[in-house]
Amino acid sequence: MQRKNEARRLDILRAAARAFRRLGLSATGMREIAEEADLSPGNLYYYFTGKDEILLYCQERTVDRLLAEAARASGARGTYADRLRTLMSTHVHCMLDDLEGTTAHLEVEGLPERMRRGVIAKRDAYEHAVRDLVAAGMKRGEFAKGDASLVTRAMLGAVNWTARWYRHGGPQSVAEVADALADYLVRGLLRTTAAK
Amino acid sequence: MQRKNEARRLDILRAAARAFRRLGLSATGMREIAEEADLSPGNLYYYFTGKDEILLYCQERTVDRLLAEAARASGARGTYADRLRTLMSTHVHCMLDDLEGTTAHLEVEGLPERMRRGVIAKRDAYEHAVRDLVAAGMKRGEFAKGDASLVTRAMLGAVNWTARWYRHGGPQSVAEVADALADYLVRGLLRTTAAK
DNA sequence: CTAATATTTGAACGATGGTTCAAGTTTTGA
DNA sequence: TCAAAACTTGAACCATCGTTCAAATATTAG
Repeated sequence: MQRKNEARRLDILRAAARAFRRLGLSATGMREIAEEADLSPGNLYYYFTGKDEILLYCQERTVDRLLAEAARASGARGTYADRLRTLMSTHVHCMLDDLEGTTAHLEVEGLPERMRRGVIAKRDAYEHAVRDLVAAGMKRGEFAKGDASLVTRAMLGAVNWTARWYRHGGPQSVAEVADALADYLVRGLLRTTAAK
Repeated sequence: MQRKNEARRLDILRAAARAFRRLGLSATGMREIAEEADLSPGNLYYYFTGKDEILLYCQERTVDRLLAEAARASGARGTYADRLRTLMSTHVHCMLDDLEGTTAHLEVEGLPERMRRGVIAKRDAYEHAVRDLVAAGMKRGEFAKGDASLVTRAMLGAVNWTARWYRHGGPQSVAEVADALADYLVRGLLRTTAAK
């Protein structure tokens, strides 16, 4: 059955994502992915053409999710501050959540040039969407004027970095981190008059 | 002569750092380091016990530099905002400067457990120093109250991330990026009253 | 039940990358 | 000047990792 095959592929991708998250990209080989997915190494090649394809699908899954969230934020109502806050918070969730969390899109170097292109294009589109929110907020006067591109990269760096230090089971939940972080990042954008 | 040997080791380390920066950690092997340093692969083992040691020294050089800067910031005069700004700006310079810039400390996973410990300890000490500045500024009322630890990680994420996107020869200089970034990051800390 | 098809395996292949080493070359010190 | 020490090399060794493949097993269709 086609359905069965498709489902199995997804299972394997999820297992691979788990392995990548647990062991790191460079330390995760076909053998580790196979073990995490409960099948033999050779069997992986029945479902995928190779490691590159597995990694590619993992990265696209993640970046597609981010892109969808960015599109939602772009079309949403409310202040730019609110929309940016929820987008950044969601970004953190996308990476850290137990079930589907992935940091795959951060390690594009693991892909051969040819496959990289698509992921990078989507990643750029996401960054572009965030920057547009920042720039629009500046133009509208909601945010202080500044280098929207640079600030966007700063924000993305901060949220992506959570993958490096956040540990599940620690004192603070993903939601707490996500909200507090988004709050700080947007606070640096707001037009303000310094307190005495 | 001992002096000569010592100098050669430093030359090799600098060459290795260049190679790491140019090719990325995973794509840089002993053969690449050897070529960049103008000697044969086997000869590297006369100066170092192996790749791990080279990487270890590279990372320690970087993190030692950061630690020294943090110590200076801790002991300096001026507002916490000013001191944090210059520290973050210097951090960016440490990573991106043409001559000695290194992103080695970002890839600790490349080291075996045993060697990792020391680097991680120093990296934590650096983070601790930054957090102390943030916390002190909060306590003094210069900064808004908040989760000093989280904010510190956000700042470090943003500055470390520059290594991923900054390209030499682009429109903006390292100094411009460093200053603008530091400015944004500290602005998010300041006690402010929202503008109407 | 049986043949065709889909799935799975375990061993082996080839390339890559860290490392070793015996043999050379250069430098040093008396 | 000459022997000992310091340095350098290139080839080969070995482990790892992505990958292939022929054979075995499970599933499906008639």
